[in-house]
Amino acid sequence: MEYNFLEIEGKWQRYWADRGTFRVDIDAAKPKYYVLDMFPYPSGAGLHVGHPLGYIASDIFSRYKRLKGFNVLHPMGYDAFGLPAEQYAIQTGKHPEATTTQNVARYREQLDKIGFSYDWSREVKTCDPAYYKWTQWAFLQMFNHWYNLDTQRAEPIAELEARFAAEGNAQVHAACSETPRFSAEDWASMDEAARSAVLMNYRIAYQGETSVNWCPALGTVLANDEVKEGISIRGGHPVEQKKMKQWQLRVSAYAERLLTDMEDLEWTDSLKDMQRNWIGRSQGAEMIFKVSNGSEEFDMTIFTTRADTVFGVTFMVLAPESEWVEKLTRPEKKEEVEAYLLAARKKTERERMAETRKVTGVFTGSYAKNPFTGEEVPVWVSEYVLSGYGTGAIMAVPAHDSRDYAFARQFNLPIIPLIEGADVSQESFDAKEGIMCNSGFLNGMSVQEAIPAAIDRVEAMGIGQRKINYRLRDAIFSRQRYWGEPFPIYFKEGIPCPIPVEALPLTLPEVDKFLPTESGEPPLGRAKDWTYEGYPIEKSTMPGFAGSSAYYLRYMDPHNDEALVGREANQYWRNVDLYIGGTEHATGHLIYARFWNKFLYDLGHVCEKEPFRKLVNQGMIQGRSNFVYRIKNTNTFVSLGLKDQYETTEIHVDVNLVNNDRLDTEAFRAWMPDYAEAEFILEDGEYICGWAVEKMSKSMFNVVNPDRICEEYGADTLRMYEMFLGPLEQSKPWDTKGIDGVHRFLRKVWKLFFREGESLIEEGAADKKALKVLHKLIHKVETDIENFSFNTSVSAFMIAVNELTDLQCHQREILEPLTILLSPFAPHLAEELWEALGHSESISSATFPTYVEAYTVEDTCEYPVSFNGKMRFKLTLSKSLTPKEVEALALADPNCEKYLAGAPVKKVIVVPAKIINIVY
RNA sequence: GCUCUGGUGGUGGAAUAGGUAGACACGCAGGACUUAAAAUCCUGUGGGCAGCAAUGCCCGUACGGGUUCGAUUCCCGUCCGGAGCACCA
Repeated sequence: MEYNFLEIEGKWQRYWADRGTFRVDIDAAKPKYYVLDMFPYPSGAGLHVGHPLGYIASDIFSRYKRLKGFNVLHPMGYDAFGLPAEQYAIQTGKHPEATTTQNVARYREQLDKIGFSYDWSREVKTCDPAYYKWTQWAFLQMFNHWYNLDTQRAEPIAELEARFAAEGNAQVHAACSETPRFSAEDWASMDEAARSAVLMNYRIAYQGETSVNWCPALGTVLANDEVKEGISIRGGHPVEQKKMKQWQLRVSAYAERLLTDMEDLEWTDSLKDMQRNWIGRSQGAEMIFKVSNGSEEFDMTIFTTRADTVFGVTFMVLAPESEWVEKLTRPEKKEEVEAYLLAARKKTERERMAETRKVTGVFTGSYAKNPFTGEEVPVWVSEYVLSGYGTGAIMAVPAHDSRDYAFARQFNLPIIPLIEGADVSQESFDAKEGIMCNSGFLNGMSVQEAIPAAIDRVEAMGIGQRKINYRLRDAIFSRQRYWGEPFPIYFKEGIPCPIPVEALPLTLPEVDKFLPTESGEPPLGRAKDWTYEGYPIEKSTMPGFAGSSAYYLRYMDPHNDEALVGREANQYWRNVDLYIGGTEHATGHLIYARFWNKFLYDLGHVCEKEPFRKLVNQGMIQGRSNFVYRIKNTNTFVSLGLKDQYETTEIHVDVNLVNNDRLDTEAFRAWMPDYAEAEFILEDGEYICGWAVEKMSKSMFNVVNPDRICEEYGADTLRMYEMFLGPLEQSKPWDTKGIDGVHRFLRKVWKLFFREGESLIEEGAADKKALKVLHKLIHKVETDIENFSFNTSVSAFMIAVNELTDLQCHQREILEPLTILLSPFAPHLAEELWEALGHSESISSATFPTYVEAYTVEDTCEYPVSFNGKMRFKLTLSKSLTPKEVEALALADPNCEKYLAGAPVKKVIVVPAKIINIVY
């Protein structure tokens, strides 16, 4: 009987499913451990061999933790709302739900083949009404709360209303959109619509006019993290800026907490860095400049981090979208300015980026007064100032800011250096170092002293104060699409009102087509009777990140109909101990989920401040593409080594037609009709293909399907090989040819247990050498798993099994712990061997073996001896010797005499148990 | 431009509180078994030089310096790759 992996794997997968081996429940007697994978979007293409990498790692860790006595929550589900299913629906008319259901089934089938230890009874799908009920519920909570800066938490909007009625809004410190001041009397005199408009400025989920990323091809707005280089991430369509009224989440209110709470998380520095970067905290000051357009004078506020450079302000710049532009444009400049604004508006985000280096701008004709010097400086308008950051207006200090410098050079504006010795003839001096000059009362101070001193003066003069700005913007939360969660909001005489929680879920209606309506409304505009109590319901849907922001909470208590997560379940499972997924979510999902969690924490619905304690980012598995070389204008293909003799075109060839870079020429001819008559120029009788590492994708014909690997080699081989490929965090190419080594290893394990169908398992005491091999392995595997160094673990297994094979070791005393060690990696094989060892329970209820150091310590140790740092010979001596004794024995060794050859010895260095270095 | 990463054989990668670089695996070469192939097993495999040989010597962890008896590992500089942010005042 050979190692029949197909039979074994089928058998144990059925066993696990039938017995519900991996179902977990709250068990107060055991410590909990929550291992989570980032759930997949079930795409039509199915899984390729790169997708399960993280899942395998998390599964190994889950199984390991179970063996260590933890009650492990390890669930899986699907991020099932999203654009691809909808785009497909537009093309084919097939309902996204049907497509999604089909894809989910396919994913499940593929996942099951790999033998994961998920508790499938906890599966969630974000498009399931029973699930998105809680997404809608969370939205309503955000709608009904505001962020109080005094208490630094979300509080009920009803309390805010009471405060408005009692005292107006002057004393309310909230994270809010700009709202004019009003008194209690003003509030009393407002009608319902006016009050609603005011409250909207305070809600955490609010509707507001803002500049958004509009994607005409997709017909929807997108969040910042869904756009990259002016192109939509899904679909790759151009994106432009447009002012629109949209639902938004006030994520910016949580900026500081998102930043500080990150400190205690076990995330990689680079990921924390990305989040810090995205949040973009910057400390500075707001400062008022008096500006005049000749007829009227205004107070204009700007933000700066370099208050120390006020003496070098030689002009001011407004963002084209700034409301100040209109106020400050002089009649004689009107035409010029408007032409500039029009040109700026017409540009897409992408064009703006392409022109980053081009300096453009226009003078408004107005002047601002420097509050420190009283000097008048011109006010310009330029694209390089962003409307969304700070106040959309800046003071320009060309000597010490490279962007201002470029602008000043372009338009011949003066440049005044403020730091001693700074040469600004060629470029600006941006560094925050040096001694101030030309700066009145700041002269002689270092920059570090001058910044606070300048702000102190600004505050004393009553023209500004310290201010912290964040780059993090509020998340745009509505999408003009069909396949997403409907908003539980209806409009009563135009006033947005929440649909009561009892009426949730508000299920997605049927539509005849998945396209916008003729009048340009989102697809939900097509739904018949899309109303609540006769009033129209919001027609946008929620974005992809809505459903993925709290799914880890739902897994704790997936069938609870009363709450997103019940108190008991939440108190027990608390938060995710280990989260595995890709870095691509660093600035999207991982920010939103943290925000969502913090909001629910403020409301007392969850007991932990942070959702994900430890985070591991698995690398991408890239494809390894193969190429053939066609001689130009022929149907003849030349082998890699000879291609330079011809003029050739490189063509991707399906990696499944290639074995070890040798092309199966017959299969190639059969592959596509174009190649049926192909001729080949071979070398050594073979066609050698070129290769390159690229993204795994259909168009490059380098996709390897895990199903195929499972059929040919088995899931256990796949699991171990994926781990063996290299460090988990690192990106690396998939190359099927290396898989044999791992497969051979598993067969060797099999051979320790069976020969020709007969069990080899022996009772009785094992050899000392075998015990040493085993205990070294226990130690190595344990530390490796704890450090997520799975690749070196696999190597350690290989070495150990080779040694045990050489020792002809078949004792239960060795084989039993070995099987347990192996079970997280190759669970099917381990179960089979465990059964052969006479156990009737699943190996997942076994206990991880304990490492006994005594079995592995050596009583001797090697002392390499070096002369002047050069290693010459080794001594094997007792471990218990003192450095002095080792030194004496080393000098007495005949080799030493030989090498020293009478040279005078200056000193002998003994590094404990390692090297003796003799200097002469 | 800024931030973060990384650079080791033909390939994937081992080894860093500084201590025999290249574990393990793939590939390749040779051998055993076989009528043959597959499978399996064994041996060799960084480069160079010397030797019939066992073996010995030299060079090697992107490049150039530094610290050290000793550097793939620590420090400084340069080059190249990958990721993220990108006019954030």
